[in-house]
Amino acid sequence: MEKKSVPSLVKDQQLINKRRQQIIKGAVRLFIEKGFHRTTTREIAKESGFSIGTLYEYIGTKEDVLYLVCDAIYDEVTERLKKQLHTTGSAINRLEEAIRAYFLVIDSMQDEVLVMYQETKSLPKETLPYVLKKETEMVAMMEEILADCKKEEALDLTEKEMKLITHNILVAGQMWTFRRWAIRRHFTLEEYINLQIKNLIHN
Amino acid sequence: MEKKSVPSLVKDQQLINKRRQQIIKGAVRLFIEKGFHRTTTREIAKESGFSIGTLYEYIGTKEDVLYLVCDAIYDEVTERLKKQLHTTGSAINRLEEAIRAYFLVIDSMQDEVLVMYQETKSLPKETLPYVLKKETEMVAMMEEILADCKKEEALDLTEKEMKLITHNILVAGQMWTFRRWAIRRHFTLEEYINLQIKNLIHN
Amino acid sequence: MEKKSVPSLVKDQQLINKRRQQIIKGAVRLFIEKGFHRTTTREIAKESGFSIGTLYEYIGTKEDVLYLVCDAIYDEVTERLKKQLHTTGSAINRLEEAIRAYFLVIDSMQDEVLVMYQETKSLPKETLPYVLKKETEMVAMMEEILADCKKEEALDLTEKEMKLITHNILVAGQMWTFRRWAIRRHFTLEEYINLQIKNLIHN
Amino acid sequence: MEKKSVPSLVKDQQLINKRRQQIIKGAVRLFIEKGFHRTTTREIAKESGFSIGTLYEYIGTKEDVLYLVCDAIYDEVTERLKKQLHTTGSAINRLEEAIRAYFLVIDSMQDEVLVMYQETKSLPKETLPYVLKKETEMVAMMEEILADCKKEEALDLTEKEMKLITHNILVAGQMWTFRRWAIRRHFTLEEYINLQIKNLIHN
DNA sequence: TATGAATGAGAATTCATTCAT
DNA sequence: TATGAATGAATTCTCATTCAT
Repeated sequence: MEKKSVPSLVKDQQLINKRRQQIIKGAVRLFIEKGFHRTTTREIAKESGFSIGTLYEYIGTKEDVLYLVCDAIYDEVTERLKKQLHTTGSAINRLEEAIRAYFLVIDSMQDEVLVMYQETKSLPKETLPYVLKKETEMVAMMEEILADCKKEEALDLTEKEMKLITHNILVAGQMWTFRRWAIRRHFTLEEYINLQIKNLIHN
Repeated sequence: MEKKSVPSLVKDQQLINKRRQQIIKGAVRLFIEKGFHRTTTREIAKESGFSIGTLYEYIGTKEDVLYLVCDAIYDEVTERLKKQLHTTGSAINRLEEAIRAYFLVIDSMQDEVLVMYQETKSLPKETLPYVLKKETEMVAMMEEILADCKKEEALDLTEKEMKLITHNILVAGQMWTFRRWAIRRHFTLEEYINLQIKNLIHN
Repeated sequence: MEKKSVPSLVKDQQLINKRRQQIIKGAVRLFIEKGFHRTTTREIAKESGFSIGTLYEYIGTKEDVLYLVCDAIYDEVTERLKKQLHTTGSAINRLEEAIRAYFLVIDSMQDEVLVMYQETKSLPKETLPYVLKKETEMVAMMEEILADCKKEEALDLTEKEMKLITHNILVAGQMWTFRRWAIRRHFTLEEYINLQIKNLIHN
Repeated sequence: MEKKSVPSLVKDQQLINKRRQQIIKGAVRLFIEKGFHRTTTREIAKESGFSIGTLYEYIGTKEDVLYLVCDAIYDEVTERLKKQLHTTGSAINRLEEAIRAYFLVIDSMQDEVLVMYQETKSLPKETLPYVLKKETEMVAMMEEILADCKKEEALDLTEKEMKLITHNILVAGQMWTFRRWAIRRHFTLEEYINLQIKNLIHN
């Protein structure tokens, strides 16, 4: 049970997937522009390229759209990140590259990531765990590499420190989106990445 | 131009202040519980202890309530923090105590702080600058102490590093609220504070 | 029972008169600008120079204000007209002068007259007769002069024709206000008066 | 640019027309009874035979209803009048018949016409010109026949006199509605028509 | 499956009126 | 008498959701 199942009146699973891709794409654009609450289902349907009736063939409630969106963004971030992860080299190098890759992915999807973080609180209660689980998976991914660093004695950290640094890494990535109004006045992405890496692990 | 003025039909400024305190108190409770968009003006009025008509004697729009709330929370955080700041002792000690004080304040107002960060995006466009300005002031407060550390040669940081660390400090505080679902499984507040201080500046 | 009595909580009749003059003056300005329905009692109070509470010391309902206004305007029109009426000379000359005087009075109070005619329908049911009575009095005034013309054999009219012409005269005056958007493109007041007199009685 | 377009969420133009007819019919009845301002949108919806939500599928604002109503009434008056206009015979005969026809149409639609004249001032600013234009067209229709009378030397009038008489004719028609409280005590419709015709043009 | 018209509960806001001071 | 804060019914308008075609 990886995903929460969103109800659909349609049988053809392929069609469902296709339509939901359309929905997600349309909705993300709108949520970025005006937020979840200020976006109407009519707008979502229109932006997705079909009628309001059709929209409701593929979702049960408006909140389902939000879940689909958050879920999809998480998937994409994780997916892209995984593709960038090195599997060879020293752990410390792999960590650095992982952080860099993560920040780059975040930057390339900044609007989406921002939406995801800002609207998480509006998710239907039952779906929240599914989304948090994805976060937890990302935490685990990073933590694993950190653990390798420890094993290779590149870093000397307690378990707790490892946990904390992992969260700090993830938050540092998110910061790049939700504090951009302040941060980008002072740093380019490259500068930001390099300085954060230095601060996070090289000290 | 410290504050955005919120329109009121009532003349007695003392009464305005008193009623707005009631509004803020009631609204915060509701926003914590269900968020800004899911809270109705009628609920705010009721929770504040008066009728819907009276509510609108003290605000112009529902969004004004959000501004009042965010503004008040920022004020209180800053206010409380200022009271805790030491003015004597080595800069590095003052920094550490400032961070600790900041985290403690955040913790004692976690729900309020969470609301503030989550709903900022719903603020009326014209008021956003007023709220961001407060953030900027907090950044400045921290930065000043960091600058002292540099002057006293307790920390060897470039300007950019100082900027970044300042933001990291503030975000680390906020993290304690918006990632509590993950963090508190692993750390007590004390542990969290100590580890973050260590990571942020002692390395 | 010349006037409908409007309820007041105040005893001093002199004060009542004074305050009501203020109310009428303020309200007329507002009704001209935005109409009765779009004017609030608060605005009326403010424009009259006192508080909403005080306003309600001198009227019972918002509609009372409309009655006071319509009544006052009628009074003024009649009053001014009466002052201009000649009592000597041939009836036909007196008629012509009466019409001229009437049109001039209307022109000098065009906004007020327009308000009166446009808002009459919003008058409280019980007061409508009082206002219509004033109209009827004006009709009577004109009719009397017309009757004199007949007696002096300057005009050869049946009773019905006399009635009709009287109404036509009054309406021709009102027309100058409610059709000004069309009429004033083509006529100056003088032209209008002269042509209407010619059409109304010299044929 | 014959008509101001009123926004609708519905696509089927036929349906829009049908529903708007329902709206107009329902609204006219209510406006006659209680005026525009005292009629609520819910009442309009109910009287039209559908829900408040459906009403707003076919209009944007309450004021749009007023525009639809005024526009429709004007259309019907003009339409009916045109059907009655003779195209043969002497100009003076055609004029007389036009006036008669106009008065008869007005009489048969007296409530509607009254509403139209009384509520015109509440029309949204942008739509006023559209409605006045219709008035102007009616003026033009009458003026043309009067011009024919002049050409045929049945009437000896200056340009200005023609203009004025045209307006007098139209106003005499409206009078029949807005002064009915006074006029009908004295005249039957037939009497009124005949006397006005005599006064307006046979002198 | 797709469509889009219909629905109506619910939301924000207004404003005439009251009443304690 | 004068004030103005308090009230809450009433109003316009929105929008998620349904359902007949």
